[in-house]
Amino acid sequence: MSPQQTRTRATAQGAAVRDALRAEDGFRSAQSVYAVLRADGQKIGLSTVYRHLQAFTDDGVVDVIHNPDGETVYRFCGDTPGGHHHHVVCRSCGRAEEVEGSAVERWAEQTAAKAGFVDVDHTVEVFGLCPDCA
Amino acid sequence: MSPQQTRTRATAQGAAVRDALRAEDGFRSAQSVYAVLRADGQKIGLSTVYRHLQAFTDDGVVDVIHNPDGETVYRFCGDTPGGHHHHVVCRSCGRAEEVEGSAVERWAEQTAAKAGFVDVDHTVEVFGLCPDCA
DNA sequence: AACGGATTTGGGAACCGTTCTCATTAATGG
DNA sequence: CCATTAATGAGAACGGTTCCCAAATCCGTT
Repeated sequence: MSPQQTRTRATAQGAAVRDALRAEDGFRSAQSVYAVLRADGQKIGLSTVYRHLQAFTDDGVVDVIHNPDGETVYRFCGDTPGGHHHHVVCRSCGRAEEVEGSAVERWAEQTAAKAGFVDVDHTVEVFGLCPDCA
Repeated sequence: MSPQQTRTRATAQGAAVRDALRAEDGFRSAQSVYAVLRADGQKIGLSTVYRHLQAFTDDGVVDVIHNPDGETVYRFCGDTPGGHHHHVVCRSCGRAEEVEGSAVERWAEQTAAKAGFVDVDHTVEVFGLCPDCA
């Protein structure tokens, strides 16, 4: 199979974005990643952060979801490359844990098929308060 | 508990917004509702549309989701008041059908509990192409 | 019917996150 | 070391949503 090509080649900024995201175990907004990098003394532009975030998303290295407030948030998920999965996300600190969801996958498939829908995709995210934030 | 009170009293504009939404069987954006009303000759402001959409949402008469593009879209769901449910949404025309999801509810509950999360909420939406759009 | 207080309305400004533009800078390889 | 190409980042542009506030409307009371 033709491997999905990275849109940007490995650069210092790209690595910085990836590392910043990898350092967190939760979903972060682009702005927040940018803020962290700048606070860290890194020289990087907001556009670049968005660019790499997009590229990583295209590569499947980063997961994207929209939290209940509609914000776009990203998370490093390179550990389970390609593997489709879902999360339990803390709505307070953003921390997230991957969860197994094959049952949900099947349910989504069947449900959509029953309604006659094709080319199906789905969004399944569970939000709550993690033990620490509760 | 104190019942969630409607934020606005029944007004002509409120009714117009509700009717516009009820007339559609899919999720629509605030802007789109506004456009339809204006095209219909109605005198109404964008702010007012947003206001009523919010009020209806608070009252549970309208469902809100963020589609994969991050847009906020609303749907009239007064038919199943209070009843928590999910949808199969056409990503092309916005048409949506309610689906039964008690299995998913249980899965979400259990999954969150297993991770030690509390005050759990979840997002489950299935997107695809409806028979007509396929 | 007329008045007065409270509520709703809506136009426009403000806001915020994201995307776009493009001149500058850095990397590549010949 | 030069030339070509890709990446960068500052700021402008954009689109959706919220905020602000003066004008309009509604409602209970005389």
